Amino acid sequence: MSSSPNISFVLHDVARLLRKRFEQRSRAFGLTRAQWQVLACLSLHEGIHQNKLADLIEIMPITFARLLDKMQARGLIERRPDPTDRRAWLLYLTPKAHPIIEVMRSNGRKTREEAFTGLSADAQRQLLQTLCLIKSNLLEACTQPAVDREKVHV
Amino acid sequence: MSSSPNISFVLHDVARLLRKRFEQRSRAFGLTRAQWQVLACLSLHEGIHQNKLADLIEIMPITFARLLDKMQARGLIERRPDPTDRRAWLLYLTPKAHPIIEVMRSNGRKTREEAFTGLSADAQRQLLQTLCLIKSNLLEACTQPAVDREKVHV
DNA sequence: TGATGATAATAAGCATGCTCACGAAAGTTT
DNA sequence: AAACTTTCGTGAGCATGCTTATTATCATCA
Repeated sequence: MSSSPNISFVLHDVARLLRKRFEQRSRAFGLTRAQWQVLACLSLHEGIHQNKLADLIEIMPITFARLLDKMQARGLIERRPDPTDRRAWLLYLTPKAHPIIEVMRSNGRKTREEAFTGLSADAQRQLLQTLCLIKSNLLEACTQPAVDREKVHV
Repeated sequence: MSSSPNISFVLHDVARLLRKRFEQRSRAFGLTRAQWQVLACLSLHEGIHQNKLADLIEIMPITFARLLDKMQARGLIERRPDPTDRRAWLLYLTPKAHPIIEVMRSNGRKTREEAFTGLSADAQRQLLQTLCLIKSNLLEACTQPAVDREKVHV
């Protein structure tokens, strides 16, 4: 471990530091990484169902519901009832959100520039591709019971 | 974004899913990823100062203090006073921790195997190297004020 | 020595993840 | 239509991260 750090721990550290640095930049606007992700994704899918957007972002519906509560309280998003399903909400950006999205996009770009200094465009493409593979492996794995494979005979 | 997902978001997702999957496996032992990291690191540095270990793991001292509170309550670690500095603690594993470390090491290995399916050894080495570079970029960046570089003249 | 500043640990408070549980509404089957 | 199942949203409660602030102790310097 001292000779070669564990790749999972490093990955976790990088994610944490990316978040921390992004939020250092964005503190003036009071927007967090998670909220920015919602705005970015919603701006591409206005009018989407709440549960569909939670699916897209791949977080638990309850986690998402609380995120939305805060963003709604800050006047960034709007929940409108779905006329065809009284359980569901449709999500919209407010006019107030649009200029903030521009600033956040720029903050994200700057943070990535800092993080990826010294990485060639090719290395970045490679990294993205690798991460996407790992993510799909994990999404698959997480749906399966976590038991020793040796003990299971499927 | 739809054509090419943002690399920071994917990285964040992978970290989250790694944690989730590891904790699915470890739930029976009630140990979390963060606690496992502490045990793993402490097993290489028994008798270390609390603040030095927080430095090694690179989390805020207060975050670490609360982690240790829980682990101490569960009888996994021990805080002994530093005879030369009445403010400080020295950290030790309890006998109870040692067998758990073995199980957790195995859980980590299994989780990594699931996550890295389809990745060549070379691609894994490459990934680790890239992540380490990004991490050091971010550690450096986080110590600097987060302002627009255009506005600064150093 | 006595004041000043740095450091170790912790407190308070917030955000974001999770699991588990629940009520209301919708869909399906009998 | 009635009963069962599924789905949507959320409540409660916990863990881990952060920032900011506080207390106790140590170290340094006048």
